[in-house]
Amino acid sequence: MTKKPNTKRMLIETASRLFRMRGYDGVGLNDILKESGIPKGSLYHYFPEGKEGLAVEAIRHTKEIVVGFIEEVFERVEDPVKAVQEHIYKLAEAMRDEKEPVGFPIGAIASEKHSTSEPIRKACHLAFEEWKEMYAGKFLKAGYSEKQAENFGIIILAVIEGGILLSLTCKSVKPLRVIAEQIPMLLTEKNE
Amino acid sequence: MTKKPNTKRMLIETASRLFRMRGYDGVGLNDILKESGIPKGSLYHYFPEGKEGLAVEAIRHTKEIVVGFIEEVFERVEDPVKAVQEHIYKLAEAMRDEKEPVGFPIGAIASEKHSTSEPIRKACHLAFEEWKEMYAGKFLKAGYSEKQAENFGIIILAVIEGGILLSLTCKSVKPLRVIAEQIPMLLTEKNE
DNA sequence: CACATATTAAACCGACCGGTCTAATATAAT
DNA sequence: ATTATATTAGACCGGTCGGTTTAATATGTG
Repeated sequence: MTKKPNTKRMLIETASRLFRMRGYDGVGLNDILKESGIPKGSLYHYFPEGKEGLAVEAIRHTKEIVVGFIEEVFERVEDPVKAVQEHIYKLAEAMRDEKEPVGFPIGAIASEKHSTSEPIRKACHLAFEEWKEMYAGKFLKAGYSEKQAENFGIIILAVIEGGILLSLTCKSVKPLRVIAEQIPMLLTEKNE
Repeated sequence: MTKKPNTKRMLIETASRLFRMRGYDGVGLNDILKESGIPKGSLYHYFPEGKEGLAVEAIRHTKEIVVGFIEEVFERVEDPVKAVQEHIYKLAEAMRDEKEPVGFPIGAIASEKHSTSEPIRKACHLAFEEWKEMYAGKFLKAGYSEKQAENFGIIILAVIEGGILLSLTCKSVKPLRVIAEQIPMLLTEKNE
């Protein structure tokens, strides 16, 4: 009971990959089906709510991938500023290599569907919240005030999402690299 | 010769508004036509390249709107940090009021189409470049080094684009407001 | 006026969309 | 073996998509 639905997993993984590359409307059900070699009947067996339901689970899956990506660095690097910086450098690297597609992980879907599908909007919101809390938590644990940690979480998330968008649009990871490079300057409370 | 094509303008303005609200695939030609009351024949008369050509001009139009939005503040506020801060506050206000739709001005289209339409990708890239140069120019004129001004331009643009995306996704302008509030801290070169 | 051109009008097209349906088939429990 | 159930298979549906076509109609110019 607990082990088999390989088909469902494959569907979610394929959808996750395609959605973060081409957004929601940019990916047809048939694209997902063809790429995964799964028949349409199976899709509607596992996802009676169709494309929207699949998308919601794909978003959750993408969220988890990113969570793991953040965790790996945060466990390795103690200083929160350095950890965030390394995280962004690693992101830039991943986008350059393209060994596996990064895309605009949640952003593409969020920007398309936030106003037309509540389930999808909520799923994206949840992902953003979780990532933000991870960033904030890192600063909190390092002794920053709750307020400051929360603010940093928002700023880091925003600058990363914006940086990915810029990098995709100009077909260069330079924006992300500049952002990573400037992180220590950005995340320093000034003392006048 | 120079005055009449009201129809073309109307098409561009309507497309600009709809695209920044719902992205590219989220808006059908028929939506634009119905909303502007213009027949399909006219669209293909003015835009023989169809939807893609119209989108490119709509992006240019959106770009110009934002340019004016930035200029207004930058002419009024001399200090670059304060000017950027006020710019973001104004943006948050505009999104809250919704007296006229803001959406995710270029981001929605860019994130959807960057990988599938070169003309659109280039148009978005151009818009981002121009905005970035405006930000950088403000700091350059205030005496910042060329390098620092350029870096600030990228960061400001990224944090704004990211902030808009977050605000749309959580249906609250709080992220943008936090970002605005933190701008002076972000854009201060630290002295250890 | 005649004539060329710019613009409007909408019926129409094939392609593809997400979604449904029914039947066949594999799998598991009894 | 006999059920019951989970899964596969893909033909099929109505609707909408962007785009094309052809004819009518303004509009401007000599």
